[in-house]
Amino acid sequence: MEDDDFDLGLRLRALRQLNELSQRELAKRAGVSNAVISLIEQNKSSPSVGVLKKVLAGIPISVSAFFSQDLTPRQKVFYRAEDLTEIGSGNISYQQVGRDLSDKALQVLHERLKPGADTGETLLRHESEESGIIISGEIELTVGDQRKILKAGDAFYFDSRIPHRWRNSGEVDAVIISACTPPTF
Amino acid sequence: MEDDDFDLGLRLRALRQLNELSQRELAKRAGVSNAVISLIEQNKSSPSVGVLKKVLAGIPISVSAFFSQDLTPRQKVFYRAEDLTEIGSGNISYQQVGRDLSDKALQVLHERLKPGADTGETLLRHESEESGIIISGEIELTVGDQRKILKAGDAFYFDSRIPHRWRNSGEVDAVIISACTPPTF
DNA sequence: CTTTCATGCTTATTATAATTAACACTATTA
DNA sequence: TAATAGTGTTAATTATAATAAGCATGAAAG
Repeated sequence: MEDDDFDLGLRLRALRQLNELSQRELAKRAGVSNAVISLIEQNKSSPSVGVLKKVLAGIPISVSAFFSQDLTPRQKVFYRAEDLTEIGSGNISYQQVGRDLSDKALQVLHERLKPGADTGETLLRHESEESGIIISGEIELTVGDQRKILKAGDAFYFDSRIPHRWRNSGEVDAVIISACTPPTF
Repeated sequence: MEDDDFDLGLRLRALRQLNELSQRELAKRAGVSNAVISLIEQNKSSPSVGVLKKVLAGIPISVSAFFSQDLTPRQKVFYRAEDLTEIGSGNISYQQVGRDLSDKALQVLHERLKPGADTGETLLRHESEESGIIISGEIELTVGDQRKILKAGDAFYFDSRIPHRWRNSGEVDAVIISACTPPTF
């Protein structure tokens, strides 16, 4: 969380290249001159937060996310799974990773909702947390007294004990990848 | 974006007063002139991040904490695409849902690997499980003595204590949504 | 080979932020 | 009644960042 070793120029450059943008392309999106990007990346100038905001909006990334150098040490590992198991019905498809989750600590789902599809009010009483990312389409998610429409790339994280529901508020199929833990059924 | 309504001046003033510092006292500690504090708090000037760093060091608070609007007593549920925390570098992008996972039981990531991107051999000794789904592109996974190429729609589930690695074996970017539990390191 | 385009970098000028030194206000104190 | 020390604000100057234009390199095309 400390910023002493925070190299702003390096971080901006990494983010820009990660998003496959040239200095000029980013500058154009951000509405600044290309020299600004060059100078900032070389740490030859310290941008005002106003300008930094504009630049980051062109990537896009928020200022707070930019400074969150959360180097959460991440486990870099993957393994092959079984075919996805269809556990849904009607106009909502739930494709689950893995067949028998009884001894597992994680449930990952590939969900597809047809337009208008609704989960209905759900009250879960087990201790678990749920998170996911919208792949395509549009989802209206209600958690407790909070409600928001999420689109492709947006995400969510909540405690499953809070009453929640979601529905496809768009005109096309909505696709979500979600995860929850533990998969106690 | 969460920063659209971010009032930098207001936030600085609130933090300064919370710490019972006068503009002059804070300026002295920060090594800047007192007028700077006044102008920033009135949003009459947009400080460079260099100056902002110095000012915040006088409170003291880190830049990342300053921009993290975690004042919200309310649990954060919705994350916009640009608010996902980028924790990657180089040719692998990891966008994490949520910033501080220290009290959470789930880590969900939106990953993007450039062609040829490779994690290298990793040996992890944590008791955790990981799962995910390939959204697009092609991934070659190696786990123990098994190896397989996964394409869009394929998925995986494994015990992360097994040595493993993965790389983008295709010609285009590969996108994965993955989850692992717990994020306690 | 030359031409064209895109890339990142550099320089001179312009715009903006930071400093210095004042101002106005309040509360305390002689 | 000043006189003093604290506060936040402001104006003029200086320092710095942002712009516009051009330079240099490298890749692809003619």
